[in-house]
Amino acid sequence: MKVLPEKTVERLSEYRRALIKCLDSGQTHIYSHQLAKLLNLTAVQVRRDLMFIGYSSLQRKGYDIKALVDLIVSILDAKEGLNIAVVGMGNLGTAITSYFTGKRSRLNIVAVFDIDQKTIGKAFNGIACYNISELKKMVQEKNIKIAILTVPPNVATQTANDLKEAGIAGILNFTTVPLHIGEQIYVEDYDMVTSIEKVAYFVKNK
Amino acid sequence: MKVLPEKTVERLSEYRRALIKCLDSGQTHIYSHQLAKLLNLTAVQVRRDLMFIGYSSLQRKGYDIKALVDLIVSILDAKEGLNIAVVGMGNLGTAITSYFTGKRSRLNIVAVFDIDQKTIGKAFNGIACYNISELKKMVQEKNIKIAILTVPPNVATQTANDLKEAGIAGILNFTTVPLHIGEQIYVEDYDMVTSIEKVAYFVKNK
DNA sequence: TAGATTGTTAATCGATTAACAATC
DNA sequence: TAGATTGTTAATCGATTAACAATC
Repeated sequence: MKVLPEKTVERLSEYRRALIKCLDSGQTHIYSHQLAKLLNLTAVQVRRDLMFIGYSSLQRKGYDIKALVDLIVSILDAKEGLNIAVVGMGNLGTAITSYFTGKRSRLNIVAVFDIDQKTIGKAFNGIACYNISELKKMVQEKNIKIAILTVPPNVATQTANDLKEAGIAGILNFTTVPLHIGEQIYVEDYDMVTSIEKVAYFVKNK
Repeated sequence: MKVLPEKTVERLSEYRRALIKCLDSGQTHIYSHQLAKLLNLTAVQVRRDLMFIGYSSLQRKGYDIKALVDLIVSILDAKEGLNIAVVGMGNLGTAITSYFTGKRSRLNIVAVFDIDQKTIGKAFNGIACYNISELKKMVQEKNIKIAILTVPPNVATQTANDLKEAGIAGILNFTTVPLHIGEQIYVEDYDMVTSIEKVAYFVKNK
């Protein structure tokens, strides 16, 4: 299949969660306008996304939720699962780690890293914290593909380079520092400060 | 001035931070291509954004950083500052609160809220934690305009309604629950799960 | 059937990029 | 001047929405 548009990928992730909820409550089929309403979207948008992933309902009785979830799983998830590291165990890193663990999913946090001797060796939700100097070793040993970067800004660039060096394939960057590490690594940035400033601006001007 | 495009607003927030860093290091002027490089953008993009906000350099000697920062401040910030509440003091709420406080800025977290009796009354970075039942009272008393929503999913909808009821103008929603609260309130969603699933997909397919 | 739903094409909207004249 | 930089228009790209024929 062709690579999907970014926005469609984002919505697939949201569809999946909403659909699983429906399944849990015993629902078996869902109309495009119902799914749309759950996520504040339009029905056309839903149908267009499903077109992209080649799913169709055959009858006009709504989509088979189970089948649709399975299709989304096959698109989003790697068959063998994907191993993740959290790098930087300050407040945010700790919050993210506890947020993700326990969720049954094919995305697994398998190691966390810090530089502080007081933090190294501790367990976070049962996951051992290693010294950042062991990054390369652990990435290879545990087959880690993605890093969640939650270090302080002053070491962000250096740590990103270490991650590149270690052979990571993707980074979710929560630092406010733009990373310049080339095309081979997929980087998704999230900047809390920008987010809140955006809300502030549109509250003022809309 | 007309309302700016979303993406331009986001970048203005990033420009500001990058430019302040430049100022701190003694730089007074900056070319569009230099600023672009700092943020992994193109020079045209920078110039187009500045066109939107009506800034021009007069000479071809780069932009006056100080003047540009002042202009961005006047666009993004409310003159009197903006008061913010964090609602839900779990790991994420705590992390966000400590992340924001201490930063000198016109965005101030002035209250935090929880439902847990063990948490209520505690101080987070010097900010008192109130019972969610006092939301409306405190929002009025402290003139709170924006809420950062970090409650567990099962109470997200109810809490969002409480926030609406309390007269909040904007919400930064960190729960995975889509909010249906109408047009009057500006809602910005951030979904960590979607973000990481997106990275996973593009690592696999790009 | 009539009404609701779907899949898809065409049109529109928003954002980025290419192109280039004007300026220092 | 010649080269670098800027501001802006036109073209392109990506995403959403409108329109509608086909289906149950």
